[in-house]
Amino acid sequence: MPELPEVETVRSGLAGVVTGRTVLATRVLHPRPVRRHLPGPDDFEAALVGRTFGEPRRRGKFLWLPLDDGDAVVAHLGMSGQFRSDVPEAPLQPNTRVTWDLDDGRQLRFVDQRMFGGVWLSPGGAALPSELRHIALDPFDPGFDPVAVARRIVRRSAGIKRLILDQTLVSGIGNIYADESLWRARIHYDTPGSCLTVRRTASLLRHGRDVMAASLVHGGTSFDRLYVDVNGSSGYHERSLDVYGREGLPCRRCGRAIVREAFANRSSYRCPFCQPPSR
DNA sequence: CTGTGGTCCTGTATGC
DNA sequence: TGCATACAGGACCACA
Repeated sequence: MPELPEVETVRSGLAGVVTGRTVLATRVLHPRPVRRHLPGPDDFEAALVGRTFGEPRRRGKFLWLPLDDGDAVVAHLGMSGQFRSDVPEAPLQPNTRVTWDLDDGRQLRFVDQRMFGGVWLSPGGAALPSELRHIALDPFDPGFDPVAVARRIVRRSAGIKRLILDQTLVSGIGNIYADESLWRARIHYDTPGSCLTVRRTASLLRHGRDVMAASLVHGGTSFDRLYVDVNGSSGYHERSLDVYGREGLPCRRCGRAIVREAFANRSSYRCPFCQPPSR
């Protein structure tokens, strides 16, 4: 579930935990979350000892923790990843996959039930890990240009939802905020990009930025800064979402029942009146 | 290059 | 009650 607002909440929480801290020891408890560390789990455990973290950074849904020698630890939360800070003596949370003992006596833990997420070392990745070069700027990036992205989108024939979920066009948007953005912009998810104007598409992207910014405010106030609820559809989302997960409930604009439809092995929610099929 | 659909994971919910 | 199946979905990859 974690999309840009949740990942940014984790990033800012991590900043207070790891910045300036030196690693004393790393433990890999399950090999899968370090699968993208090609030298293997043993190498990952040994590689970080004695190295110091800088301030965590983010692009889209990817995080990276710069190291003082120019390398970086890259992290992705996948569906269910969490970072937790605790004392080493505290019992491990279920599904704890990797731990780092830090030089202030705290222990950083990567917890991930479904293991779609992971962590790995990126040589020379402090400024921007090479593995993230194909990831586009996200709508919070000062360099993000909605019109430029819109121009690329309207040249494509795929459905608009698939396009805004394409992290090489715009990053940070996942299934929930895609539906929320499309609802705000009154666009059907399967409208071909080529059937949209640059103006309308740029507006959609600005809606995406706005809805994620509004969610980020909730994430920063009602949650522990290091805690992201695994049950993404519960908690504050129920109050703040307009369309996602609201099958059968009245559209907040027109009152018609929200419908849920299968889309690329997942669900899409839309208002049948505000977001009719194109053509 | 572009579009499409499959795959990886496990806990929870639902159905027979 | 118990077992099987569906579902959640971000990133990546194979294939046409």
